[in-house]
Amino acid sequence: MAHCILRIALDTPLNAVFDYRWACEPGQEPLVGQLALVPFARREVVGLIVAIAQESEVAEDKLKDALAVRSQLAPLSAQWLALAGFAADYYQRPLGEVALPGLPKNLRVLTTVALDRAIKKLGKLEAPHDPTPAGMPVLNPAQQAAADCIGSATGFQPALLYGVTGSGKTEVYLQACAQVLARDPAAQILILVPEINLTPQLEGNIRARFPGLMLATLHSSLSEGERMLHWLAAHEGKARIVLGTRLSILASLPRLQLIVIDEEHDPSYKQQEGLRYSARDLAVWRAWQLRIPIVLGSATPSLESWHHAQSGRYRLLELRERAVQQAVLPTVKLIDLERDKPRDGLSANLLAALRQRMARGEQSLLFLNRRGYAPVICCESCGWVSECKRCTAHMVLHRPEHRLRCHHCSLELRIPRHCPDCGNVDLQPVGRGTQRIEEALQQMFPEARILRIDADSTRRKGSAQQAFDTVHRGEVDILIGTQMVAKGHDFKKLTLVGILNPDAALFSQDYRASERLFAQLMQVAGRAGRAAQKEGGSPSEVLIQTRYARHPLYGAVVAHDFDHFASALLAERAQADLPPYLFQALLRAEAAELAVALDFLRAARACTAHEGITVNEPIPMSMTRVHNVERAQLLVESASRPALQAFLKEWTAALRALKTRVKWSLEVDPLDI
DNA sequence: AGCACGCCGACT
DNA sequence: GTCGGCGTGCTC
Repeated sequence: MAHCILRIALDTPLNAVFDYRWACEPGQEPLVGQLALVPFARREVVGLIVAIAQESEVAEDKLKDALAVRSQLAPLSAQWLALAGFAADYYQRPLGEVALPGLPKNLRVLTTVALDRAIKKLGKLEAPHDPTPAGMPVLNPAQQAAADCIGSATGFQPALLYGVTGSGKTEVYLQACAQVLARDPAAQILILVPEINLTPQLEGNIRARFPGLMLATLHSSLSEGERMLHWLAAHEGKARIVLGTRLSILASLPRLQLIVIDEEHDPSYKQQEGLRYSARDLAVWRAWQLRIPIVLGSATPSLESWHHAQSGRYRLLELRERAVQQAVLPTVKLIDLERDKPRDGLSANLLAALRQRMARGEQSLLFLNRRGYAPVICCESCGWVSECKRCTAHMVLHRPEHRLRCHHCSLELRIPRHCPDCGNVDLQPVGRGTQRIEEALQQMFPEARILRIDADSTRRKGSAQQAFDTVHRGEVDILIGTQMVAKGHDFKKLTLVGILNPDAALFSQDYRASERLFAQLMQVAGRAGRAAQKEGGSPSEVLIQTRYARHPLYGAVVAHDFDHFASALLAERAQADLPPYLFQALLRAEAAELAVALDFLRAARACTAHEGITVNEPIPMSMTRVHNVERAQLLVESASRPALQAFLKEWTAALRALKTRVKWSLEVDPLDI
């Protein structure tokens, strides 16, 4: 029988595609974009057909036969392959490592039973195709203008939708979707959100608005069966709206006509392990490739996007007022800790405000981005501190659990009774975490119903949701929380937000820290209820405890003035030659010995030179050791993205040729340096 | 990255 | 005597 050659990308770090023989008559060849099961070394894996050929360069005796082609699945489109190809090139990874992990696991196993089952199930499902929206509320003029601008855009047209919390961004997205769907009844829309659990309302809103369309969600807490089904629904064009987290940027959407990225500044759009891609950046590329509109929404846009909006590359759409009722922005006030000396971390002003809320039967939220009881314990007589023996970090005191815990390697110890160095029994907790604040508050307000929500209090599955429900039912007076409470939830009875210890970020080495802090403060402030004000109550209040009350960042938060703050930051970035005026990549190395990692980076630095590229000195990472692994890094910079890209391509090839035993990885556009 | 082969230490 | 530690070699 005649045969052809299948050129197949596999999920392996080897930077190559692999040729396989496949018996078939001419004209009956499989299609590019189909999946195939092939033998690879001593195992069998599923790969992606990227080309069909008649001949192979590979020696005849090395060629193996492909075992099966997954012909029941329609091939991935050329556009999807181009997207994966772009991501692979841009992030300097083999195509297979980008394309395959984005597919449902059930597509990549030896058997096809799960795939067949999903196809059958979906085939029986009558997909509704009525794009008529239900219950469209009337928009204010700014919202309407924004929705029209997005909805009527043709071709590649990125828009930055800039609007404070409560300004009605969601409604703009939904009405823009309606317009796109009205124009093309078969259109698909991709809506990206940072974390789906935090926006359960959005899913409900979309379903309610488009009752005649299938919505598919794609996120990490789906079961494999659900993921397969939802992915397939998108791939077949049956799911018309796909709502998902960053991984869904690689979903197959043959009729994609609009991309929405909500909270575009959110760091969780950046994958932080493996292939470190930015879903937001890939989304913009995908929109460009397909010549479709994309909208990036935020109350505190990333400086990258803000910069594009200022330069005219993105269209700036502004929502200046809160659209919800007659609601006003919360009043933000600073509490100067130099004047109002805190007791147990809580200033008199904040305590008074808490008391007032208690008296009125309203809820308060205290935000402290530090879990545990105290970040470290120390010996008062010899200066010993609780350090992790595996990491360059302190062991955090978790008092209720009677443990010292490393938050980086999860090493746990019992709390020592006395100092391991000098025997002194007076070991003092230093600093404050959520547990300690909870304890202090319980003593000061014995009658208050206090609830702490952090990663420790919500370990059990479903307990976070339970905790949030308790708050929503009004069974909590004071809520203490970390990051976890900062996003998504709109607490109706909450009228006070206290922010306990934000100063550290002001003086961080990380130049992005202030950008993130601003976004976080605005986001937490947005948790304060909008309902209480309707009844003529006083507006919600945000109190920020700080030792640097005159810092311009806080001034901007008080004034709700992102524009000027962002412009000032951009000016600083331009002056200091930092992103978005400069493009970066980071080479990281890990080894048992720090010197080995640094030696590798020095060798990497020596192995090539390029004009217009700055390759900095290797340095140990700020947290040098994690779980007994020493880490170092090397920063590469260029004023030109194409120049950097060209350099990286050559450089990674040279690094692979070094055949080092050091574990290394390259990150393009790193967020944390 | 897997995965198997291969060659040296502490256990029933 | 074996179970298993991880070095290293290979992947069309």
